Amino acid sequence: MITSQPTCDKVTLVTDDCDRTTPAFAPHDHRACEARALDEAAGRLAEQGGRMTPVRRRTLEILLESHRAMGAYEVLDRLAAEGFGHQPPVAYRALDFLVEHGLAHRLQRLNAFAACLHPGHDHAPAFLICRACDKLAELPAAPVRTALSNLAAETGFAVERVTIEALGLCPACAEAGA
Amino acid sequence: MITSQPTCDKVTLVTDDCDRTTPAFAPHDHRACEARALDEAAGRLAEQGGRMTPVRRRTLEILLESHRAMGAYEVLDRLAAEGFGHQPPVAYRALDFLVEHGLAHRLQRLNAFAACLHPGHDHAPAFLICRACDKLAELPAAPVRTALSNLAAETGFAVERVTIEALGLCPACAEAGA
DNA sequence: GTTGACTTGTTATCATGTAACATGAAATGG
DNA sequence: CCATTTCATGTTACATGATAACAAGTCAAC
Repeated sequence: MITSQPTCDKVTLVTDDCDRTTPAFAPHDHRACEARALDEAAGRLAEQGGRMTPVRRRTLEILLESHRAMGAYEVLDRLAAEGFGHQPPVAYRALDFLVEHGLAHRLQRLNAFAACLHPGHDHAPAFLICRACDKLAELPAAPVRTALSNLAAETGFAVERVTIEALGLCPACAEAGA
Repeated sequence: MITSQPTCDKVTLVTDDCDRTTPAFAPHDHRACEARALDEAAGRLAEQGGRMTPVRRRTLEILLESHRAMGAYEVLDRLAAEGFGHQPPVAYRALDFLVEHGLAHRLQRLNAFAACLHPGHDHAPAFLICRACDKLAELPAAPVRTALSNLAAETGFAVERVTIEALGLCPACAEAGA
């Protein structure tokens, strides 16, 4: 079954889902990917008591349109073009809200934001950032984090939050570059 | 043997060195710590063909004065006060040079820079950042990095550079806070 | 239907980072 | 020793990222 996938240029073949074992770099049904994330987001907010308002929903949708990280001002431009406020706090507030509720991530390395692709379970993933195409994948990082916490504990340091971000080449770009 | 340690407020007891197994949080002879880093830096530059100019040396010294990360503009103020240029590129160029040559690190999470305390061997350490006192320690992260690279390899992603930064409480601040 | 909490919008400002160009010092090579 | 080239330093100007403080609108709850 083949369908067109206007928002995700890497998609050529439709697979059945976009689950934890399918990284963002692999071809997948990005529409389903988006829909699922939005769906899980709604569920998560219901639990936590957060309100999914128009700006916030639209912000999440904008992030979800690609597997990329976007700068706050890039998001702001999109929001402004659609009739929302034109000032930085509009974007930052929506983005911060999404991050706080686990629906988006902040990429320290890029000073940018990306939609979380599997909200619904509390996680602090590692990120793989392709330096050629800017695409982004989340990786379960629990083992890496505990390894680090153990090392740190030897020095008496109590780890609270860990940032793990890898820069490199995704399969497609590695092939293209070689 | 007790001596005064004007630049490192945590130091009360002088130990013989500041080696790989002594994290920045532990009391140590910070003067020796500085001297050794400067020394190793010179050696490393000789190998690589980089030139240690006045601005660069001074920038490194400024970073070395504390086990903290400093913002580029904070460094710039210090440089400007000492007769160097007053414009941002002065600081950024010196800092970028130091980072490129492995003499300093950039802390993504803080948008700040810190001197590398053990240059001379190529390393991409993990960082422990105390959220209370802002002090900073480097941790050998080879095992953590390889764990991540292996995970990433399963997706076909080729990791090139990894950022690992942990935010938390150092022993002293944990005790003080509790 | 008014209170109170929250959301959205604004203005203004600050912090961080870079592009582009001019000048000056140091190594290279005749 | 001087000319050439390369690299370093300095500048102006600007781009990007982020937040404080305040005004006005929305919405649920009582």
